[in-house]
Amino acid sequence: MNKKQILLIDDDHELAELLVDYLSQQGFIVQCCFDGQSGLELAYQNKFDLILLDVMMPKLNGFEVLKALGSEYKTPVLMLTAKGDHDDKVRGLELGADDYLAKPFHHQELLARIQAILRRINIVTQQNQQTIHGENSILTVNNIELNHATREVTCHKNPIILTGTEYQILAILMEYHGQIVTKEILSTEVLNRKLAPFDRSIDVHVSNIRRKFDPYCEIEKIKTVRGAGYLFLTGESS
Amino acid sequence: MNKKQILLIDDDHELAELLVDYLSQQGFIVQCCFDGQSGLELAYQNKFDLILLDVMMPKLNGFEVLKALGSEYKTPVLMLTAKGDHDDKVRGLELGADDYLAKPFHHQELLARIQAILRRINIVTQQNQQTIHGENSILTVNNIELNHATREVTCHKNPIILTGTEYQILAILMEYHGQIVTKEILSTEVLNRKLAPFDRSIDVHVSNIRRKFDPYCEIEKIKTVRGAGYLFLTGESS
DNA sequence: AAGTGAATGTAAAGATTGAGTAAAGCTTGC
DNA sequence: GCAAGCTTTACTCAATCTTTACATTCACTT
Repeated sequence: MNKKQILLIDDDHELAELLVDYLSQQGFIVQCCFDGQSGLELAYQNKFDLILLDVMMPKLNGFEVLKALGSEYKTPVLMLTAKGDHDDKVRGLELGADDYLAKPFHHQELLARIQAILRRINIVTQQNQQTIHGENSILTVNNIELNHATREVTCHKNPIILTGTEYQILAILMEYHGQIVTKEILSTEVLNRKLAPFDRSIDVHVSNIRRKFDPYCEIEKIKTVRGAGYLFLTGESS
Repeated sequence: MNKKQILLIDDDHELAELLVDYLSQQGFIVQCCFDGQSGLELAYQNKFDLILLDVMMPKLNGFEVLKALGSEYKTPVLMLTAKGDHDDKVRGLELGADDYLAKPFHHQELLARIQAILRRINIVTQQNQQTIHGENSILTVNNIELNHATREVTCHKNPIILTGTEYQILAILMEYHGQIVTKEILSTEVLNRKLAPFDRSIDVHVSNIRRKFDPYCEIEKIKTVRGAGYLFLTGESS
């Protein structure tokens, strides 16, 4: 899978630099600009997968950018703002933002939100494709094959028996192969609860998945990214 | 394909207006009303393909509307709510809602959910039409033969006597052979009601079907996929 | 290098849940 | 009323999920 491209629009040069570093390191391609006017121009290029948009900016502020992009604009937008103002949040969402994060935020939180949005969008487009192309129930990545219709799993053609939870976790990791998926997302999506401080369930499930695959593959398919989450390897020499 | 009709029940006029605009633009016919009482009346007209139902409302709130519609009511319902309350979600789903979305939500997300629900029911109804209008009234999968014209069933040529409900369940499983069929679908299609939390009818029917086939086949034809549903095996060496 | 603390791996115990099924209860058509 | 069939109840068991406990690894610090 290709790297996702992010457009960062924020007049705070210092923060921007930090974010570019961090997100690049997390596998994104980041382009940034420092005011709404040029942000808008870049946004119209339609080449980004996600836009991080600061509210307080010279020339055009974040809301104005959002409004200018209009409701037809497809690329998801995550608003950043200095205030934790609830009204601002509602206003942003009504104008078509996909999520909202108040400064100062933790970079992991940002990462989680970005992934949540990309994930959501992915689902939407997949659904559309499914609608158009009919049944597309088989997902294959790196010699592992999932059949959603039967919930069967094979590794190098060998059948593997997974539990429901294991299957769901693997499915998400494979859907986002090449991207880090946080435990928060796995917990919310699969276990239907927020990740609590000492909740080790996800770790245990991942451990069990790995053990079941172990006899059939030489190299690990699921990589741990300490402090960030898990990552299903694409299998190509990156 | 005809435009789908959506009934929106929400007392927030501003939001309602936005949604009507957006959904109309997306090709739906949207009718809206602003309280539970009138919503209920409109819902009884049975002309809608989907109902969007707000929880917090004057006169009758969303839960009360759901309860009033009852588990026999067929039109799918998507609940909207101000709170992201998990308990609310569970409660709504238990009362027969088909999905749940917390405000504020992004319009794309709403669209995705709506399409997901419509697609789900579409698959089912298409399948039924096949059953009814299908040219060849004999369906054979994995040595089990159904004759839709006479409703006779044989297993390895041995006649089996099934009740009406058993026959319908088996017919659906066989039509979908090689695919998991959820209990929700079986319940809606065969028993004409939404699956309630402790409803074991489907399980019992499946158990009875299996018992009747048991003397005539070595291996199970109907596989249980825990937490997901039942699966009629194709019979080929997978 | 060695030490430290936090994050992760994982076996095993404990708790929970889903499903199978016998049997009782209920409905419906005759 | 009765028989056939559907639903509910109740109990069981096994699958599976969570928690616990300890081992290990990793990123830093000293």
